[in-house]
Amino acid sequence: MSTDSNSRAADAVVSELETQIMSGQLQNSSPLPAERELMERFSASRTVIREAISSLSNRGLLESRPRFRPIVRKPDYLTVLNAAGSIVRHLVNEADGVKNLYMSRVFMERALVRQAATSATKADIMALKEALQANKEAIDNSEEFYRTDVAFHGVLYMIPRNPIFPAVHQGYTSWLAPQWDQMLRSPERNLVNYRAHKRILDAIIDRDPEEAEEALSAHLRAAWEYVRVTFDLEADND
Amino acid sequence: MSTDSNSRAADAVVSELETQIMSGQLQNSSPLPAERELMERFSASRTVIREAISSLSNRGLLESRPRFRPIVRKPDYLTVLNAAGSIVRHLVNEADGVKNLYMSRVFMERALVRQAATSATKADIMALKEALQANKEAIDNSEEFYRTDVAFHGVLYMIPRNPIFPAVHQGYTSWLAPQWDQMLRSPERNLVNYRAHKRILDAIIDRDPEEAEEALSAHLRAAWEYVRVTFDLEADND
DNA sequence: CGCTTACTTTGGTACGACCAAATATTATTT
DNA sequence: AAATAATATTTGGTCGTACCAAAGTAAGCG
Repeated sequence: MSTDSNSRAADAVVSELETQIMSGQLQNSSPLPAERELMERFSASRTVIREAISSLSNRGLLESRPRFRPIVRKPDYLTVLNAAGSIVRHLVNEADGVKNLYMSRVFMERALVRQAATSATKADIMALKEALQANKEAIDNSEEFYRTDVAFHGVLYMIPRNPIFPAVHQGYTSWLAPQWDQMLRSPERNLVNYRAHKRILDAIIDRDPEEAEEALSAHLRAAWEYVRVTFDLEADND
Repeated sequence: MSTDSNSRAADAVVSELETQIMSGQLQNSSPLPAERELMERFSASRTVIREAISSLSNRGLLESRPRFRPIVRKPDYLTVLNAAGSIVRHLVNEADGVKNLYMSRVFMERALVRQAATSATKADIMALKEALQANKEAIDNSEEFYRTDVAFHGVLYMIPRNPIFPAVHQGYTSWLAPQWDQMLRSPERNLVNYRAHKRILDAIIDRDPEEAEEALSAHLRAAWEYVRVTFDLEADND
């Protein structure tokens, strides 16, 4: 590879591999060719190849465990959120980090339930009902309740049928999980949350956006209050 | 650095540097120490140091131009979106990529104007008025109009006072820019858009969320129709 | 004091070597 | 013949050295 002053040799390799991954020429889930072979193919030194691999890996186009062949990963919206995750995890530890993230989630979900109330299909509502039912049945099992709780909210993100949304949900879930995990859980809490979910669903079924938004709002606000107390944060004045 | 089977030596360097950046020990905007010095400090080979730098750079904690010392960048929400950008740019080129991204923006902004209508402060409304005014004055200058257009929408993202939102706006702007740039612009179009903006602001001033959302919705839907025709996409059936 | 010039530092790339873990191959056992 | 163990080979991770060209710095000059 030539020494081109203001670009690295690795860049060329990166963009070539990038293209091949996106075009499917390098099949998703299949291992990348050996470094020493890529050397020949690109007539570049191992240094350069390895740098390229590192770059692709950091951006989520390759999934590499030490000592294993990197696996080709054709990126989707989840990959994006994933790549962002490493930084977000830092940011939530900064002042107001959790709060900002959580409040953006509230904002998002308020819009989601409103949307659901006006345009959920029968199938959507069925999915919500099922999620709620599973939620109900897990009231005595906090571990399981958490899962079904997440799943219930997850259905809301699926209603607009935009693949970006479920990815965002996944983002919220994994980024806020560290906080959530430290929260004490109990069947009593679960019951409260279940009822909140039910109220939301009822409003959606009634095609009442205002009530749905209010229900969601109250639900998440209460949950936040819970977080706030647990972590002894200053009161929020929004 | 020891050879630890299932972790790379670079990882240790990365997380150490990461900590130092987040803690401010490595000052933001200042250059990273020379690679050869880091070698000593971490008693690692240059290979490892460079790999660490590459990793941090890819994730936005360092900003490195070839042949220059990497600059320390304490990440913020913009950094996150930026890191995600490289992948998003690929995704928008996939089937429905632009549409999904754009529709999520519409969704977002519908919620934003609604929020604005119910809780914008006097200062917020003032800011919107100023943005609208600038918008108006730029009707004959498509270049400038575009800027003020973005700025007007940008004010909406600032109203919730959550630093995540402006970052998202920045994301939408830069990711959708490639499409936007190819759009033909004209004073006539600009006038239409200005009026749409005015209608939105009026609704916000009137504290009418429904009307605000509808106005925004109509505005962006019309813009989408414009994009659709330009790029000859199939009609959307949402 | 500003500007050109020579010197030093530093990032980018290439090679070659070695290790240990992963993988493929062959031999051995049941 | 299938399962298993021993062996050979490949491959990723790390190190060290070397060289170049551009960036940064100091010296010298007008």
